[in-house]
Amino acid sequence: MGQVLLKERIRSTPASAKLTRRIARELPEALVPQRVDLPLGHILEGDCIEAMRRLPTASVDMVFADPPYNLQLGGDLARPDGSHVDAVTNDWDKFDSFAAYDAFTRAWLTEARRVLKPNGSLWVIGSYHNIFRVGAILQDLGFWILNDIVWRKANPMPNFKGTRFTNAHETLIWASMGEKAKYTFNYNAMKTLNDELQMRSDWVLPICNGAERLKKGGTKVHPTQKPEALLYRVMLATTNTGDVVLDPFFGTGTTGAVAKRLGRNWIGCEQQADYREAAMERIEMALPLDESALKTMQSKRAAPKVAFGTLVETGWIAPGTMVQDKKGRYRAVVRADGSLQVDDLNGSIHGVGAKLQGAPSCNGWTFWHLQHEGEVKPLDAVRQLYLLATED
Amino acid sequence: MGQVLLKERIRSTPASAKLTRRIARELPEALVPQRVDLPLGHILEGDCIEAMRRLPTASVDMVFADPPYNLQLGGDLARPDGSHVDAVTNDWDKFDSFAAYDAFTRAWLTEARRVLKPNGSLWVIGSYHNIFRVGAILQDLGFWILNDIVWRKANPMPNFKGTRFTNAHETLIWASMGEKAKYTFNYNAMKTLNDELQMRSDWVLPICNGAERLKKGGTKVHPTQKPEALLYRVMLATTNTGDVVLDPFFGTGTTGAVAKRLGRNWIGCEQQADYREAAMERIEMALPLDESALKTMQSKRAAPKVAFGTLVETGWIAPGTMVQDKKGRYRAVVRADGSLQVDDLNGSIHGVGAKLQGAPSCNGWTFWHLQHEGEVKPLDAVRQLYLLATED
DNA sequence: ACGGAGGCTGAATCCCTTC
DNA sequence: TGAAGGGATTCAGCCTCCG
Repeated sequence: MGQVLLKERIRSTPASAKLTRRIARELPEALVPQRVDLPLGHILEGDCIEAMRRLPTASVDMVFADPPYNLQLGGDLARPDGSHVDAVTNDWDKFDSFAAYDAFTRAWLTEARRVLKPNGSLWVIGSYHNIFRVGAILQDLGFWILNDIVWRKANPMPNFKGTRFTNAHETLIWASMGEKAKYTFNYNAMKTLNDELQMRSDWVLPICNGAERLKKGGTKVHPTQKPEALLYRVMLATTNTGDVVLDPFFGTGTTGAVAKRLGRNWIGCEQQADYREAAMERIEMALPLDESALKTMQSKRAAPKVAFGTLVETGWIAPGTMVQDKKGRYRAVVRADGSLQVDDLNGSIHGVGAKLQGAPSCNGWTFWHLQHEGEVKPLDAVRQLYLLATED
Repeated sequence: MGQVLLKERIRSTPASAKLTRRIARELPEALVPQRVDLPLGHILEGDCIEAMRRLPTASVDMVFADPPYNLQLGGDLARPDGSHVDAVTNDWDKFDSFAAYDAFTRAWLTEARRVLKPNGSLWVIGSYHNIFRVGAILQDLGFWILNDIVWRKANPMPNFKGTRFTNAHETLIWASMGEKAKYTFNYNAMKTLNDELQMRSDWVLPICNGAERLKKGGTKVHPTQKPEALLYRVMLATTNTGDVVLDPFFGTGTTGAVAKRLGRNWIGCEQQADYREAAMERIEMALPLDESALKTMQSKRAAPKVAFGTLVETGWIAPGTMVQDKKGRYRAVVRADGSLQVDDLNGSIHGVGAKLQGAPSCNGWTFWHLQHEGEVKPLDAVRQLYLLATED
């Protein structure tokens, strides 16, 4: 039912229909296994380093790896409403030291490198806890970084205590086997996916929740399940149909599910039996690609919102500038952080506007005005100019 | 002058009087060694590692560093001992150049760490060429990463050959001196700057061009001049007015220009004379903001505290008043000493709230509510009224 | 059936001062 | 120096429930 509703909601565009047709045309070849001695469509049990050792050298086209992040979390964390945050406390994410994590990283990357074809490529995802170590080590091993990609989360968890910036992204590294190595990059597919503009190194995608999130008895099966849209883009961009994709940290099989849907072959490694079971079941259920899924991964929720503060930072409105309402009844000074000050009252353009009028809310963009060359213009006019000047 | 203002802002209470005495006792030591021998507003010539060695230990509040991005751009990289690293293409030499870059990075980060105060913080900006090495090394040196920040460029250079994703971002690392170290974060200023939403780890800002870009004879003075908006956000977020900001790779002085505007002190290091000249000229032109514009939204943690008992003592809330949580599940009576009573349970507004909910902690100010003229208002609303009425 | 209110949750290195 | 305790702190999306 979810499928039907989704389909109905999504409109067919020429671009996505074209892409769907092309993928469908190419699918049949993909089904013919290329190498009889590869465990295609299987999840290898046990430690991924040991498991990869059983695979032949230079046999896979892409490795996608979502290794433990080594989060090093402290005590419990509660939301402002008192509820408990369900943290990643699994043993598989615990390491004694940076040195131990580095040794582990070097070991699995070394095997991944051996197993990759000369023209294959590597993807790794991580956060600031681990990604710098992973990046440095893979460079040391001879991989050549092609891009670092930022997954900007449309709906990240907030910073509940107000102690840092909201950790709103994760980083992926895409690397070839060496400086001179060839690699696959489907430039036009990416351009199509991005409304005929070059695909950039920052991708806005929602986190994995709702129906896509695997659950058992109401609780999530895996604490860090990745969204399929992320893997879609990765595979569509840097593999061809029929390619072999290896995921050494298979988890609940997002890589396998997307590979199946896109006509790629897959191999997984996973230690935990419950993850393996959930993954196999899920992959069996996975449907071939339809247009709705494609549309989902095109999600462009990065509305070009501009905060008033950005205009202050970028010099479009200087701190110290006087602003007023249209009739000049109220006047306020813009401060360095984009707040407004009127006597003892201060706050955002919206909050101060509301308080002065005694209203529950106020649109500061249209309420406050600037005097400019004899004219009185709403702040919104400045925002429009800024957007025009900085549009992609 | 800052001193006087500070004094005026602080109200005299027994607690603050005690604090004032303690500060007065500690001031002489604090003032003497640190400020007078710092070359504030100067650009130190020569190699930044040598230059930093001339600065006293634990003397600056922030280091902002925009180090050379890397190797493959050419032979302008020097080893820590000053010897020159040749541009190379062979595999073994590649390792050699990564090692040289690492040694250079370790050397300047070590000096930066020595010069930073225990509660200071470090910012480094880089791209995928160097940032993974920098990040791993600063972790090894004991810095504690607080956030990685993505500067998402609103108007990046396209990838002309269509061989990779458009490289549309750069990465900044923000780190404290250690896991337990304190640091400055102006949470409310950032939240205000971002239209009342928490500031996220992905910042959308335009690249530096137009009038801001320094040019001489029609060509840009520096190849990688950073936009002032970027430094503006960095400094507003993680320093206070009067702080000392050190930039070991000063270039054409974006850090200095923004520091001057925002009322921060600055020190730069720069090898090239033409950059130094352009920077000094530029900084002289920069206009400092006046004091009213410099004010930013204060955190509530720094606000004057009001004990609940004070509201009872002063008659704002009468002993015997019934309070309740928002939904009326819990009810309690206010006693004459400012404690709450529910059956056998009594204690502070926070403690009773926590115990009733079985929670580890509770903010009584927002948990407990009063019925007043048909409306249900949190105790915090009364506190706000009290503060307004008793303000200087 | 539809809309709004309210609940739940997500790779998180998540307080600070005083005694 | 560790324990105690005051009190500061959240955004988007999807779900269920109810009118």
